[in-house]
Amino acid sequence: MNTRRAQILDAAAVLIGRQGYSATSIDDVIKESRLSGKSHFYHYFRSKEELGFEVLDRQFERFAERGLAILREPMIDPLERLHLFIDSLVAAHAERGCHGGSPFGTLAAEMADAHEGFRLRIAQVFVRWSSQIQSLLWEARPQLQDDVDAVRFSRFIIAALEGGLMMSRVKRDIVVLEGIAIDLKRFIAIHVRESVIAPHPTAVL
Amino acid sequence: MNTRRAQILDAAAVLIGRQGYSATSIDDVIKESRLSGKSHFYHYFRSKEELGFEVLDRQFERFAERGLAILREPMIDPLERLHLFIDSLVAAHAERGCHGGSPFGTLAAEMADAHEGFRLRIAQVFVRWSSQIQSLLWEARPQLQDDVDAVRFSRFIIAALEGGLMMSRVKRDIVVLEGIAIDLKRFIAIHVRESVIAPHPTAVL
DNA sequence: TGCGAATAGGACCGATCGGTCCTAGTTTCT
DNA sequence: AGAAACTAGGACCGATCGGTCCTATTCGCA
Repeated sequence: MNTRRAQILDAAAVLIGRQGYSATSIDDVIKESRLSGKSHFYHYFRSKEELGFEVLDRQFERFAERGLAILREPMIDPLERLHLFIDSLVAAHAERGCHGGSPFGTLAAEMADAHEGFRLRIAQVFVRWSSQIQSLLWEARPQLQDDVDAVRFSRFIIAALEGGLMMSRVKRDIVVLEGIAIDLKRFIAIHVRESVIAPHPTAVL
Repeated sequence: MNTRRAQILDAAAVLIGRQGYSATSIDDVIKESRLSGKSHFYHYFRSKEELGFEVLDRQFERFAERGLAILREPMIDPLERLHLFIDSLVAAHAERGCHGGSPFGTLAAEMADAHEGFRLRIAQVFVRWSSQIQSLLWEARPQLQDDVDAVRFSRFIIAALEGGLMMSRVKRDIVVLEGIAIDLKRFIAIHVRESVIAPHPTAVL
């Protein structure tokens, strides 16, 4: 909506993603947003907490639009979409030079035990992310074995990716995350019905 | 070695695990360690950074002694040991009431992009953890398929566990981590040779 | 007995933090 | 034209941070 507000949120998102929430001061945000002073900032936000919450909301919105959107692509085979989604996360992390990791995982580690408001919001993020994968799995159920637990399965995918992002960040080596992606695809493959031919790239239409 | 030093390190480990490194002040550590004042603290440590490094070292030593030790148990089948190790992590997290997550993952998320010294030390932690699993896989190689990539495989196990700890912490629900453990064991199982009978609990001797 | 380490406790430092308050000029919309 | 919102910029507040310095007392050990 408001241009200035969005500008502040974007700058704060970058800083929080890079330094964490606590380590990012209001003055940092003001400097990065090229605001005139504190009163200018507090004209748009009531507190640092409010800023943090809105940054988190915005981060997930962006992720839902740009990242999770792949999972909903109607013209691509569901399991192929899942592979593409994983690849897109790897590519994004490589583009960032293995810096920053997942904004949700990073914030979770920092705030989960310190701030209940953030904890609940981050939990919601994972619920929504998980349910997106569950929808995809439901769509792909003809190809999948009957005993697939969609809730557990989707959580496992997210956990492996989040853990992979963290380790790849610590090692500053994209190969780590690429390896996670390979094994994750293997894991997905074992849940595919043997009678069904393994999905091929663009095997639709 | 020194009792007082160890006392400080233990107190700091608890606080850092609960609040993070930056959010834990020297005064917090002093209070928790029942020291008399700052000069008392600085009698044992040159700086907060030195304290942080030693806490991390100590955390890994403890983890190696109490956690990773399971991976080296000579009387138990290797793959069975891996299952026991996973179960022990789940049990430990449940005992903590899903608080704190992994001390390494938490510290990694906080410090990886902010403090190179911590980043390198945490990277070393994962290298050592990973190589412990690799040794186990090497030991279990008669039971495993030939194409198993031990490095990638061990990283995947750690990533899934770290991600699972984080998600379980955010949700405050041990079921999340238990689900990860189930799927992780499945993942391990698919790398076992078909000709070999699936390892049974205490199937040795 | 004596010496150094350990304990005790407080004053103090510069820097930074989130946040408030105040004044004043400039847009923007009705 | 006038009100309301936006921009600008600075002073200031109490609290907290990591860290230094100083003075005493107590303890373990050679």
